[in-house]
Amino acid sequence: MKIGELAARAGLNASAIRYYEKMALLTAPQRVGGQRRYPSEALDRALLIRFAGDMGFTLGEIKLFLNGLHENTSVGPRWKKLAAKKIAEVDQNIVRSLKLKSLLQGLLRCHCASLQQCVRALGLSENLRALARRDK
Amino acid sequence: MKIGELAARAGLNASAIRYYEKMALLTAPQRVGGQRRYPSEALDRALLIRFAGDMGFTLGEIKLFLNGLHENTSVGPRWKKLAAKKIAEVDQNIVRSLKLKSLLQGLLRCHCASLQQCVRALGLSENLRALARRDK
DNA sequence: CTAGAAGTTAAAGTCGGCTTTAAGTCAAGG
DNA sequence: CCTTGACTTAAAGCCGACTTTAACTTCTAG
Repeated sequence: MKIGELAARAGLNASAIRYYEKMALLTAPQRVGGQRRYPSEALDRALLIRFAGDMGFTLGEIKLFLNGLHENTSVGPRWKKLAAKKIAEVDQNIVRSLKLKSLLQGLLRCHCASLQQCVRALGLSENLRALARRDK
Repeated sequence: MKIGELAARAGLNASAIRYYEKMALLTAPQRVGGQRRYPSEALDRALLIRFAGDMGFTLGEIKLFLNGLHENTSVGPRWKKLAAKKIAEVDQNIVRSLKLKSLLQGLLRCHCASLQQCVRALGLSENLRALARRDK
């Protein structure tokens, strides 16, 4: 598979793929006349990178993950720790998404004339304070 | 309230608050001797901005939302459309988060030696393809 | 054989969302 | 008064994640 096909199939830009290679997220593939030729597994990897990226992982995190997966001693404890941490983050995010959703629905149902009124009517101040992230 | 206090209470940096003002997310407050003095409502607004930002809204989106809320004719149809769209996005995100979670859990439970094996064992290729975003 | 599509590189550019810097002004306590 | 810390501005800087550019080279269909 040439880079254009891989890019199209992964929903990425060829330049992004070259960039991932430079950033060591994808290993440099075989070349034919200077051009990259990818084995089909590269597509899975590219899709994984794309999905993780869409989900807000940084390239650094994705790299750690994929490198962990490539230790051929099977998935090790370091990787497991990382994954567990990420699962916790994802859970947090789901909780926050649900709150955001109900906040939006509350605002939709609310017939207040101004933000201040809504805030009071829905008790948003406290909610918002509770939602503040301690991390980051 | 001076800018430092607002910043601290909202969990933001004073420079971020000035930036939001420049970007028209916060209205320029009263000044006393050239210094900004905020009414308490500004805190709700700042918290809202922060939360929305944390949730991945762009400043542009947040601006639209807040401006919509400030039409003093109550929340109008344009705003409702925006909110409905955003709720749909949030739902999508929840779905994707759940998939990500089960993907991670699958990888945690899987004792494969390599990514390729995991991909086959867990049928990830199809999953990943299904997860591709059409938008963006 | 040749046109044009697709590939190559290194380096520079872009965008969002702030932060930092520089060079001041203002306010509150001792 | 004077110091010290919080405030002011405009402009520049930064980071991540790419994209674009420029100047080629290589592949492929006709």
